[in-house]
Amino acid sequence: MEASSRATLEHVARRAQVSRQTVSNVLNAPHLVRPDTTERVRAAIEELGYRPSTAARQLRTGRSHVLGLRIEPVRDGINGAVLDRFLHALTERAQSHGYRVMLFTAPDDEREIQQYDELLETADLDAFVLTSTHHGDRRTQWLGERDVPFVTFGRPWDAVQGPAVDDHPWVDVDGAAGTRAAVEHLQQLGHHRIALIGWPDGSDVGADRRRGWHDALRRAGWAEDGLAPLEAAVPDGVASGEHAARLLLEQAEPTAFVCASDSLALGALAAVRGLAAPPAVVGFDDTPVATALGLTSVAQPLAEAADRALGLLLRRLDGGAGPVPDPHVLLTPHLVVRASSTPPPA
Amino acid sequence: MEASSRATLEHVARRAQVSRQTVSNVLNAPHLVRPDTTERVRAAIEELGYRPSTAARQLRTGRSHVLGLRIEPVRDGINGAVLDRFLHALTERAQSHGYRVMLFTAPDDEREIQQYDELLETADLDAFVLTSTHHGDRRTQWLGERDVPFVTFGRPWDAVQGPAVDDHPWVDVDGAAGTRAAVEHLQQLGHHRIALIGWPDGSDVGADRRRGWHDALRRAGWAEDGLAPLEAAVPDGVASGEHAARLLLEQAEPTAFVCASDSLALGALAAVRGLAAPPAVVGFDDTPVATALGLTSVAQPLAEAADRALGLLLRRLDGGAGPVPDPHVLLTPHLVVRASSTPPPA
DNA sequence: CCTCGAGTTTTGATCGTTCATATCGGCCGC
DNA sequence: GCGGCCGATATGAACGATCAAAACTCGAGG
Repeated sequence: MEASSRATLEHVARRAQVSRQTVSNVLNAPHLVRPDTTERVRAAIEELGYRPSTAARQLRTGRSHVLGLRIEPVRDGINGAVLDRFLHALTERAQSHGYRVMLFTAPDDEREIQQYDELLETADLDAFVLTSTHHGDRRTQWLGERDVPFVTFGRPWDAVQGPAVDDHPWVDVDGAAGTRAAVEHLQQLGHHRIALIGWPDGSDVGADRRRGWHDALRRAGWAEDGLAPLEAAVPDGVASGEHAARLLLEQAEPTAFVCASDSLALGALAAVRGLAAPPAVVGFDDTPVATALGLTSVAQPLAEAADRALGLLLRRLDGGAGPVPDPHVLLTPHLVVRASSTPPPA
Repeated sequence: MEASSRATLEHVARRAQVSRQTVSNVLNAPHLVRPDTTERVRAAIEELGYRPSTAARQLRTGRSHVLGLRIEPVRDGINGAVLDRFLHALTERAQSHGYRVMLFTAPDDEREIQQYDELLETADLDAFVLTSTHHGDRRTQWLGERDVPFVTFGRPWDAVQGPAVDDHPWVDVDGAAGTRAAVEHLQQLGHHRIALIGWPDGSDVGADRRRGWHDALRRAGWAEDGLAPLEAAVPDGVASGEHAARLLLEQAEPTAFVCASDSLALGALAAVRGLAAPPAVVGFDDTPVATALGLTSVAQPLAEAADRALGLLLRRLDGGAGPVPDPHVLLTPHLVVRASSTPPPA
């Protein structure tokens, strides 16, 4: 029943009494083949369990149907799960569209570019998915110059400069909308003094998340200088979050904390534990810790992000002729409310 | 300086005034080539920036230098980080040995086998790395029958049956040694009543981790029936961990908890918080939450596991002629001591 | 001087596909 | 009845590497 070695086009062709090319056409250009022939070929393919060799196809066409993704060294930890989920969704979606995801590592951007170069030359990767875009990112320019298809998960953060430099497809999650939703949720609960524990200047993502908090409070009538004492900017981490929370409590007596990450929120939780009227705490990224500890947190729609990112790539790769959708996708996160966002004391 | 299109063997050959085959030999069988020729060819390769095409090589040799790994849907969450770290280490090591890691997904084992089939036929993957081995695992048999190289991260858990059925290379972490170390650490602190929060029967990993606790206490002179009230078996999760801890506290007044996972440990931590003399808690897997919360936990040497797994594969793939090392590697985890393992009340 | 053989290099075929082009058979129009 | 065309299928070459075997080089040995 099963041939010992793999079936090839040639085998199928002989079985179906047609030529190689006709078999190939059945698979790649069915409209060129007469229905009854198609049927015969299909049957032969089925019987022989034929599967095309990607190596041969790639050699001829120059397309590998493989996407490259850099997997980063495990970061601080808590937030690592974000990329993990994105990766899974991406792999799944790609697979259902006939693409595979190939991993590589690089200690820094420069080395990552080296890997692009190597992967393109040796493995003919069709495209790349970049994560963790940042200020002054050289990778996008490199890929752009060489006309390599790619999407980034993350906006291009560089200030708009020159004529559409660095205009590439991207997908991102609207951080400001996330923190804004957090603030509004707290306001609805009756909170007024809502503090922010954010990251220091220099983080674009941090600035984005800060903006949502800032805007929501301004909209509620807070003056600029009333906001300052309600804000802390510290490096990511549980300990620094705890420290910041304590300081803010002394300084400004907030009744709630909005944090730029679950790590910081975790610290804040530790700081407020045991207080007579513990302030509410909201985190960001909805990591497993949040679930575990009942921390209200802003959840990124990672599966959708992966889906849209792939969509943008496929349009470029498989040349969808249809209406070109906006190549800049900004998704809105949603708040997952749990026990940590309590109403203020009456 | 740079050619517009990719350089091929032919180009290099012309530049170095030799034949294709000689260039190929310089790369794959240097001992066949005279030193001065080698030098000339090397220079040409350098100047043209030549990189061999993996597609062409694969077509001819049938080897892709790609390893397949199934990436699982995100589990409960907290413990997901374990595979994440393994994956990163594996990718890195593979890369440094000229291999790449390709991902795929599958909702269950049956579908995973289907993917093997497809990947082997279409993409000619060289080997697979399996994770989450379990009782009655059909995947290893399928691969074994077809003589496909693979390693598992996880022991074959099936009872030894028949003549060496299912004898394949594997790498695993000694869970019993981990819990044993946890118990001994607690004993050194002065604890005697050390409870276990484990998983229900049916989990091989769970049974393994239980064994370490059991052995250590038996060694310390506990009778079998004295052990029972000190043990709980509940599904993984923070809530069930908390519940189990409370029950055990009432039942047997332990002064310390050893847990089969960080999730359970997290629950235990919640249960003991606020007690006058809070029992010590030790988790398992040293996930980011443990770091964040100061939870003493058993850490798996994941980078080493990836390293050894790859080593076993490469021996099979690249046919190292050297001494065959034991194809069954059991690594010893180590305890990361943090604030949660306090001494018992005096 | 010729043969032999080890060491080195070259030549031709091949892996499994797709591209470009050729061929075949029938139908149309004049 | 014949050229032209179109739809369907077939043929040969090419992608870029490696394998198998031939061919060349050169010094040793008879």
